[in-house]
Parts: sequence; C-alpha cells; structure tokens
Amino acid sequence: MPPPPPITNTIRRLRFDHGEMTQQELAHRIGMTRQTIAAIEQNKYSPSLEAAFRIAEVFGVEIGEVFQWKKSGP
Amino acid sequence: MPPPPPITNTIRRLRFDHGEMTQQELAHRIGMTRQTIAAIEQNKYSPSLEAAFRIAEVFGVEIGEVFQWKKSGP
DNA sequence: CCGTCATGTATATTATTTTTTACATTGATG
DNA sequence: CATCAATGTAAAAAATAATATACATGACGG
Repeated sequence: MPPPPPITNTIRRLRFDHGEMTQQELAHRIGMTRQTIAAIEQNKYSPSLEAAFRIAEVFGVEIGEVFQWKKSGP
Repeated sequence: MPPPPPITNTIRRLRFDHGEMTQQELAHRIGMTRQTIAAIEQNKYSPSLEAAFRIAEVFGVEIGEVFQWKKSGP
C-alpha cells in the first residue's frame, strides 16, 4: 500500500455539483476507467498531469480547483 | 520513441526569466534529476501532477502558466 | 589547448499510474 | 425478496514516468 500522496482533490464534490455525475460518466468523458476515478478520489495515488487537465476541463475549472497541493511547512 | 504528449510547457522560458536558473538547480529544488527536467522541457513525456505542482511553486506561478493543454479541436 | 559547465542523449532499471477482470456492498425500487 | 445502479476493492498486467550511469557537444575562460 503506497503512502497517500500530498495532493488532495475535490472531484467528489465537483461531480455532485455537476448534476451528480457518476464516476462512470466522468471516466468515460476523459477516456479513463471507473476504477481509476475511484482510486484518485480516494487518494490512492494522484493522476498524471494529462488526466488532471482533462478532469479540470470537464468541470470547467482550473486544475487548482480540482487538486490541492499540500506544501511542506516552513 | 513515444508520441509527444498533448501538453506543452514554458519551463525553459521560466528558467531564464528567473536568473537563468539551470536545469540542475531546478531539478535539485524539486527533488528530481537533471535528465528528467531535460526530458520534460523537450516534451518527451509530461511529469506527474506532483512534479508539476512543485515546478509551478518554484517559479511562483499557477500550473497553467507552466503547462498548456492542447485541446482537440471542435 | 585544456578544463569546466550546461545541455543533449542513450540504455537499462525501478517506480508509479492505468487498465482489465472480477467480486462485494449499499441503497433504491418493483 | 429480487434486481439494478453506483461504488469499493483487489490482484495481475500493461503503459508511462523517473532514476542512474554514461558519453557527447558547444560555449567560455584561463
């Protein structure tokens, strides 16, 4: 089991803000499988940059609104 | 040789805009190797989302200012 | 000319992401 | 209760990213 990545996301909220879009539907729109969406939502790992761009595009927002970087404190 | 990814970047320009920062220096700051930076600059592949966040952080800009998504035309 | 620094490049190897296949759980609905 | 849709999960395989090591080139200064 890999350590959780230092990136969180709001995909779940965005899906429901967009008419309760299912994982299936989102996955289909960006050319991924449902399992991959599920894994990303649960922070099993963070997606590739390309996948991140496509997800943001589906919801019409910036990448920063989908994924949040946890900086290491000063 | 893999096909070039549909993402371009402005790392090269950003480096020179920031005091001609070398690939070595950038790589060191984000915990990557010089070869990886070189490969990304030349679009051999696109970085992980985490790497992308760290690069943007170094230059103090949004991810969208470092990486540009080429949408498929209408 | 010689050495050094920055970069390009190549190959092999490791790590990470994604797919595929498959089964379990939960909530709604007939 | 049976069924269906949406989600969680798991293991193996495929695809992609990243490292390590190594050698080459051009620019630049001593």
